[in-house]
Amino acid sequence: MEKEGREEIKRKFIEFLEKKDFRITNQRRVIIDTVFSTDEHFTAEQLLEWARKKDSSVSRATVYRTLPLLTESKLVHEMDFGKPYKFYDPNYSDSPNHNHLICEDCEKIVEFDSKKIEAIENEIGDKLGFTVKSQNLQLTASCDTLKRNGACDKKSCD
Amino acid sequence: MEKEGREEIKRKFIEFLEKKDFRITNQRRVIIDTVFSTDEHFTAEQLLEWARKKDSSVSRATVYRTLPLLTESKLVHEMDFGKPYKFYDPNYSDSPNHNHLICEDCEKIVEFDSKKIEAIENEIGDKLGFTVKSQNLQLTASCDTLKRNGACDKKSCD
DNA sequence: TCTTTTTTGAGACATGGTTTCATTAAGAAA
DNA sequence: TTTCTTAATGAAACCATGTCTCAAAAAAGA
Repeated sequence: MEKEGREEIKRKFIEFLEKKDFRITNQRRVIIDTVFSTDEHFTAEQLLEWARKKDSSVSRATVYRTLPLLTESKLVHEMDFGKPYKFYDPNYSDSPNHNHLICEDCEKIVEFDSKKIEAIENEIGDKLGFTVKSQNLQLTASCDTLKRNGACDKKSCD
Repeated sequence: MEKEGREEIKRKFIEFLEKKDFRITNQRRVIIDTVFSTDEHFTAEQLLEWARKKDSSVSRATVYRTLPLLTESKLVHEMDFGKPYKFYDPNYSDSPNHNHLICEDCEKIVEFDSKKIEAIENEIGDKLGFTVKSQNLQLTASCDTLKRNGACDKKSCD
């Protein structure tokens, strides 16, 4: 998939703010510029530090207030790896895959999607009396060299 | 699978401590008794509260020091649901089901099995060129519907 | 411009967890 | 049983991430 231009993504977020009648402030602009000028995953504290280099007036509170807007807009993805802080992925809009397969032999990590599994998850949730909001699936696997010749690179497996 | 007796599990943990030349103290005994006298998933703070009811001298530090021993011994499983605190499962040794649904409203945790999902996971593994060895699926959900019917109080969905 | 309302920064506060250190108590040895 | 050594302990300070409050600043509209 073609990578979306950064200006395009920023524009989308501005639109998101406008749609919600939120104001386009200088601080928010600095934070957006910072978020979408990196390809790396980052933490809230890192973002604060980077944003402050551009504009020292940006406060911790504003960063922590803006991050939920970014995740709500689906342009940034929040990730939890069991550490006491979260990671954010600014490239989320091109990869909506939440599922990971980790090979215990070669440590390769493959992301994948499965509409079928999602459907079953919703069924199970309903049966138990809940509405499923999000999911996190990790498979531990072993690579089979014979199979690997025909290994699938597609990110959607259905 | 037959559920292992609680005394048996406690004995295993004592053995684990002995093997590591750790002392069997009163506080550790109280904590073990508490952990293995519940079927529920619990947090560190809950465990502290429960243990203190049995012996008010048990300190937060000792609880937090004992939990890593319990998880290292594989008799208790640590789980991370993206909340700022962790959950612990005292029934880990007899339940091979690693699928959990956690309600973000009442924090109830439900374990479940799904042969269908397992089958799809294996299919996907094959397609990607791997053999799936184990899996870990976590659903975050909401019990809003139950609440609307007055069936679910905060902190307890039952 | 003036007015209204959102957003802001600073810092207090909350929470989950870790570390320090003087004291206590296991467990081994005598 | 008493003594000795050393691990384990409780209390409280501490830390890190994150949230909340509130007066002041700044956007957007009239």
